[in-house]
Amino acid sequence: MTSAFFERPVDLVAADLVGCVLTVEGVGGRIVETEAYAADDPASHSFRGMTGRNAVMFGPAARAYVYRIYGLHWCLNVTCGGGSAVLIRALQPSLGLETMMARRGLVRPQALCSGPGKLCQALGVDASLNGAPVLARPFQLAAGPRAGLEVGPRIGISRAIGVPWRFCEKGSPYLSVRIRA
DNA sequence: ATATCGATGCTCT
DNA sequence: GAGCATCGATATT
Repeated sequence: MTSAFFERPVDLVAADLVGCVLTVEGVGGRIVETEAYAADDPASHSFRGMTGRNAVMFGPAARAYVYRIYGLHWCLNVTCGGGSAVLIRALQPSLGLETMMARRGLVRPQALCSGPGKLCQALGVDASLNGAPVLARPFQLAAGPRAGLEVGPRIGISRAIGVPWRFCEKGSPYLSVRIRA
C-alpha cells in the first residue's frame, strides 16, 4: 500500500479501508468499521479551520491523527489530505490477542476492539503517535479482501446527522454498533 | 432489548 | 463555560 491510496476522496478511502489489516507493534487485526470526515463537513474537527488539535489533518495524507475524547479515550484517524480523515471505529482482533486482552482487561473477543476508544486501548495508541506515518513503524497496514460493505449514517455526532459516511463489513460481529435496517 | 448516567480533561467559544 | 467522532455500569421494559 502507498500514500496515493489516501490521496483520494475521503469517503472512497474510508470504504476501501474496510478489510485492510492494521497493526501497531504487530498488535491489531482487520478493519471492519470506518467513518469519513471531510474538510467542508460540519461534523469534522477541521470544519472551522486549522487549530492546535487538528493541525495534522491539514498536513500530508497517510498520517495518524490521534485525539482525546471525553477526557478519557483516544480516537485514531488516518489523514487523507486537505483537512480530511478517516476514523477507525472497529477491528476484528487477530494479531497479539494476549496483549490486547491484557491492556483491555480480559474482554470477550467481540468487544475487544468494537469501538474507536476500545481499539486505541487494545493497540496502545495514544497522543505519542499523533502525526506518525501509518505506512511505517510502529504501524503496519496491508490491503485485504473486502467482503460485503454496509453503509449508514455516522455515530455519536450532533451535526451533519444522516450523512451516510459510516462503512462496515456486512454482518460482522465486531462492530461498535450494528447498522439498523 | 433500550435508556440513562457518570467519569474526566482538553479544545474552542 | 459548553461540548465533545466514548465506554461501562446500572436500571428499566
